Amino acid sequence: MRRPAREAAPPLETLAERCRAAGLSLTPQRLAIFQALWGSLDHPSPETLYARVRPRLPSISLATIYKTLDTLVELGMVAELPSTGDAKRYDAYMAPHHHLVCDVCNDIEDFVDEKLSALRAPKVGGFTAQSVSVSIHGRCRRCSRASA
Amino acid sequence: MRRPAREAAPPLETLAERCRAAGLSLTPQRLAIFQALWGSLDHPSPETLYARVRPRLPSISLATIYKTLDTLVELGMVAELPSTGDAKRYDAYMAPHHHLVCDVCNDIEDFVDEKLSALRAPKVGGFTAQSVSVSIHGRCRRCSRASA
DNA sequence: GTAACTGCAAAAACTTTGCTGAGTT
DNA sequence: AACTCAGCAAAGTTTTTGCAGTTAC
Repeated sequence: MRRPAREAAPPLETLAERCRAAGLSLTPQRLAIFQALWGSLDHPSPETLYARVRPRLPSISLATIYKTLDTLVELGMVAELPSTGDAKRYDAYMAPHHHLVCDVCNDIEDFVDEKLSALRAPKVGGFTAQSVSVSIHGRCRRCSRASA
Repeated sequence: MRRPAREAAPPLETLAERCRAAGLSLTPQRLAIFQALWGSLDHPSPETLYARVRPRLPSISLATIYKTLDTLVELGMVAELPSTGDAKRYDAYMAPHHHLVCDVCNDIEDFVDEKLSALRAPKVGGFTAQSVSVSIHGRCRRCSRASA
């Protein structure tokens, strides 16, 4: 099951709490970037996020996007995804879930599956496992159609 | 089970065949880079690979490392791994397997597990699944020890 | 009012490209 | 001899950093 768009309001109270706890201000930029990321289903790069936030905050700079993403990662509100292309990719959806990765256009979609979520990390000597993440590679709907 | 170091000789005949089939020369650089990657268990970045190949080919350039990695990926001899961090990461081990990712030092180790390899992609509307890859995140032996 | 933050510009890090002489077949 | 290739240097991207004025609390 794909994650439904905006299944819930973004956890803004959590963001506010964590900022406060860390002695950080809750600036309009942080708010806007977090909300834009929460509202995106495609796990945007910093550049893409910049484009999406600009209409709301026209004077924002790309450097702020980068710094803010680092901050949000440190606050545990956002995750950097492993990816192959040229730019970093981010996800604001922190509940356990997996990913559908399109090998053609590099799009990444969230994906929830109970069986996969039930996977436990096998024991491996020396390595301390914390989480298991599954990526399903293939072609997204659009690229499947395009190549047919 | 971790992949044993150098469990087999690097598939050099395959490399030679594929080069020939594609009309490419089997140059000393391509050979050295492929062998260095095969012999590495840590999925090095281009820069790291550069350092490892230099003793053997002191005049090689970083640009050649990049170009050759692209070529090897096109030949299907090497894969670019999804990763966080600043540089690309490569793997010469093409048999199906999974990865142990250290969230502290970003090291990536190969990992073979029959149960995980038996995983089949669940059906998802529109998405054409091709393969399933599992990453186990946590702390590698060294970083586990360091933080204890 | 104080500490933290943004935006700018410059720099650093990473990767790609164009060219020329050298190597492969 | 024809074609491909490596190495160099320059350019292109992506990301980080330092600083001065501004904003959040």
